[in-house]
Amino acid sequence: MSEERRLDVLRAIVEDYVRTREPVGSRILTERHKLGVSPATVRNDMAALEEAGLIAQPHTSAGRIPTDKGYRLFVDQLAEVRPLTVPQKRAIETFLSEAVDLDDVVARAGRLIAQLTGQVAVVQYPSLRRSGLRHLELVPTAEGRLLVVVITDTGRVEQRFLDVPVGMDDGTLGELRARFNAAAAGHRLTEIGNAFARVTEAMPDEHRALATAVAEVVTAALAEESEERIVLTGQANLARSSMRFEQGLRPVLEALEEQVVLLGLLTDMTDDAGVAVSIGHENRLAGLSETSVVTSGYGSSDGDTVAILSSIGPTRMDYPGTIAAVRAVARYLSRVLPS
Amino acid sequence: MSEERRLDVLRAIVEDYVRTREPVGSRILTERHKLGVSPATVRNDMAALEEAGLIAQPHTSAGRIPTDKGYRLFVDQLAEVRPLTVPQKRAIETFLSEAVDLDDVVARAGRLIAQLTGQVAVVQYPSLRRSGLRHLELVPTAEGRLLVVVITDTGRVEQRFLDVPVGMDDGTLGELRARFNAAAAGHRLTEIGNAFARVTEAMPDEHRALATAVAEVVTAALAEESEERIVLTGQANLARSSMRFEQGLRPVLEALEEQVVLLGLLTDMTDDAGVAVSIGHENRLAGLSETSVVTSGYGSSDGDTVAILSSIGPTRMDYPGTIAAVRAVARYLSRVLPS
DNA sequence: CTCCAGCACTCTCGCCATCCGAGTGCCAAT
DNA sequence: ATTGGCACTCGGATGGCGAGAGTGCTGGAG
Repeated sequence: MSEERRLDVLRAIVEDYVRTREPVGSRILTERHKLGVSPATVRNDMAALEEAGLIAQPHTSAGRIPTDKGYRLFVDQLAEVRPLTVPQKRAIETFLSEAVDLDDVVARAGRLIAQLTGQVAVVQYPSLRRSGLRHLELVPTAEGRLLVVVITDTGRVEQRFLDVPVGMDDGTLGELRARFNAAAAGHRLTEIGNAFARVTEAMPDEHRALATAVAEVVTAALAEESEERIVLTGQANLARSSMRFEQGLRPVLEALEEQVVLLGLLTDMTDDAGVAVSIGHENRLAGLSETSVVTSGYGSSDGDTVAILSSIGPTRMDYPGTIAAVRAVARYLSRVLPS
Repeated sequence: MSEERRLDVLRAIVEDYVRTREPVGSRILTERHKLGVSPATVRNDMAALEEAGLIAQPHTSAGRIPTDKGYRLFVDQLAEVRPLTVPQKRAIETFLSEAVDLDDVVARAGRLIAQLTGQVAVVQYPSLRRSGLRHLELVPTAEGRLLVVVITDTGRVEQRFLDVPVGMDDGTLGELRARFNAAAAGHRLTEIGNAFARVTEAMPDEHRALATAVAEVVTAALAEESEERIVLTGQANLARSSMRFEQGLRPVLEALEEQVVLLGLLTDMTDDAGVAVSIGHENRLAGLSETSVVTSGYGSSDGDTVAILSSIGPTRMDYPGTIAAVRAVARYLSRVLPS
């Protein structure tokens, strides 16, 4: 009973099941893959694989399907990387480079992933924490309200309302804006706390309270992980016939709507080195127990990860294809992203 | 055969069908609603209603269900307004007023609608065209790329990348920014074209090309209806058992993903006077032929409509409740919105 | 020791026939 | 105009049956 052939059998089962979406039996297996052995032998291997918890049968007298553990082994050891075709790569590149602004870049990346993988794409906006500050803008709106706008060097814009004492005059505001900008220009967002402190100290007494409030709002806003935005694309793919979930779409859609939790999940599973895969029950979110998540960080050309993008589909997914797509888009995205 | 009772019957059918999601027959009808007549009489009325195309039977020997036309009549003439309870209103108000920025306001409005109606909420960001310009910002990013940021007085921010000749020096950029801002300050976005023209003319020759490019990008960006963003909330509601669509979720999800087309539909159906309803096949989008859309404009306190929000659900929906919810949220939203 | 052919056994799924009940339409009576 | 009665229709549920797919096991061959 060769160990190697047993893994061949597992690979064959995964590939066939992914393709046909039907439990695969020993006969079909020997017919479609040249394993060089008879169905009976395959059955023995299957028994061993089932014993090891890598495959299971939905009911007696049905073929086998891979378990989460089986998929895990497949992804880690058995899957062969299948790089995209050259036309595909070129399509990605041009499609991304046609974007007119950051929103558009993110939207296009999502559409690419959704289309290439036929699944749901999740794209996180470039994270504030890791970007630099480009400009700070203070805009009075209604009486007693101030709009604080932060522009980062990845082109992202963040806004906050702030209640201020009535009677603010435009001159003070202009001065405040000028000083803050001078202090913060070019610094990482995480470092501007000190710079701002110096500014507030230098302000005349009557305006110091306001200055402090602004500084606080800015740093607080930037510290708030929860404000990091994500975009979902291709949810319609969930309704395709190829995606029948045992429990129905409900839990999946609900999980996708909990954007904060979802983002947490993605952040946790992403390591800096390339693409990460989380399979079925490995996902903390109960609603995603029938799905697998493939994520990758992306960032500026220097390799820093500033955000995450991922593809979510049924555990029975085309792992090599999905991984290739996610990696490719992440790579080109990093290249296109402003500095 | 009194005309009035016939409408009572229609109303009863709609209400019962909405509640039970099952075709309703003559017997049940007389039991649950005190119509004061016998099932046989009701049957006669039903025959007439069916003749008029207001109700239909899925198959012989089943009860009747309203047609799109039947719902239309119900909405236009039969539905009684059912205002929200005071606690509900208060909840809306406080929940909206807790928002920290424009993104948050829009997100919260969506969540409110989704929760109150149990359906999908669509909220459009305040439209650029109808707002005023607050600030224009020019930010150099990568070599040869310029980020143009527009801030409106509704707190919305729009961004565009622009390719510029290399070798732009910061001084020129600063001057350009200052002049444009001076020219545009306080104007409606639709009027800044002229103001910008004067600025470009006044620029020294060597920078005029750049100035023109910027002006063009800004006006072009603002003219682009397609860039108007919408936010979807509560898609998980689509998977609830109460939402069985004949054709499945697929077409609905697909329609919701065509955000540009969807927004066009919403814009067309919204008139300035309050809540509008579009039922089933009345929707231009084929994917929404099994759904009804309830929309309302919202805007600043002075009554101008600057954007749209709506709720989308099955044609068999609780029209009075949905209408009340949409109207209430639109109203409070207008009140909370900056200036 | 590995592999394999054969065989008995077990389930699921699809099919068909049947039955039941809800609901209708029509008619004659009030 | 309304109503009670009645024959009729049809969809959906139920249950039995057979076919097919797949398994596990056993005993024999290389």
